[in-house]
Amino acid sequence: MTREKRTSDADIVPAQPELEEFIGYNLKRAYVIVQSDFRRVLGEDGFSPRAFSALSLVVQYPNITQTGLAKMLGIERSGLVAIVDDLEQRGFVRRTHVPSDRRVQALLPTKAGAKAIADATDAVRAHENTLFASFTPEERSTLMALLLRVRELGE
Amino acid sequence: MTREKRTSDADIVPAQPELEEFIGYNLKRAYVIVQSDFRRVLGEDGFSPRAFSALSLVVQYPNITQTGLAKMLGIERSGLVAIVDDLEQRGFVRRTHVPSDRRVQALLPTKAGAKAIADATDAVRAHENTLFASFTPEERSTLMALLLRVRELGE
DNA sequence: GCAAATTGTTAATCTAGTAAACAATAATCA
DNA sequence: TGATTATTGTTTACTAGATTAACAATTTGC
Repeated sequence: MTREKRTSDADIVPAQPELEEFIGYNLKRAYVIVQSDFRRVLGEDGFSPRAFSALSLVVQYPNITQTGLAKMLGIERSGLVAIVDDLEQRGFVRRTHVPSDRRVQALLPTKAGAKAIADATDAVRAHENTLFASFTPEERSTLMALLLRVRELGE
Repeated sequence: MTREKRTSDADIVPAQPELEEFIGYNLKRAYVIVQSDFRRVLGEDGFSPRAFSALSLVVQYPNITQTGLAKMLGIERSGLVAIVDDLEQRGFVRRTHVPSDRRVQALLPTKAGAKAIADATDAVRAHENTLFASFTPEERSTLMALLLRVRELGE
């Protein structure tokens, strides 16, 4: 962050930049950067991060229920409805009734959905490889490991 | 994530859980956990993360302009107006005209604002110390350093 | 002095998410 | 069995956080 113009003599670098020392603040700023690059690369009627995550899990766990998917994504199941609606309208997933329990809607990827997520996954991998080009493999895996540790704090 | 009930035989652990391998996804999940703990601790008419960040910077950089603050926070200056409105209504900051440029509104913390952010900063520090109690000091500083590296990718 | 840029602001809009209620269905258990 | 309780997907209403485009007032750069 460069200092372009000093508006007054009170504009002085503080002894301890407290805000910058908080993990939460830096997590948010880091997340915004990665997410905006994701959108830039996948943008233009591509997948939003949450649609990508949802479809990815449906392909990985065919016949997952909406409640199960919501739990995996860490969101409310009411919030998942719109996501699945969108994926279904785009022909990427199908809601199917399961005979053993007529309440649930099991989710199945279509051929088109499997293809779309495979392509998008390649694109996301490329986006992360490019974005994190200045990171060594060790730095990346250290970051991943620490983020997983943070995620465990929420269980 | 425990597996409670298997709804069908197709519900099998996949060979490669692709979604989990993306930094962006794990960043987001980690951010949600830290942020929700922040709100839990600061909650009840306390500071939202963004109000906390804004006031913290106003105290650190008195006489900062709204445009300058928006840049530091990485948001649009139109979005900052509501944040500053709220802080001003709560008596934590004052907008002051600067004679040398009658367009700008320099921001100054009030006594109450300085006190409120000092108390809140203590609370946030306690929240992070408690939440990250299972992290060693080295792990915390490694995480911070890597998050700063990620932030640099956005410049 | 005039054109271009900057500042704070409003208004409209968007995304992502929550909470509460509901009907249909399933599970529990006396 | 039958009554109660719980679960599933869904709708509705709402909130937070953010963006873009426009605008008047003002300053800056020729």
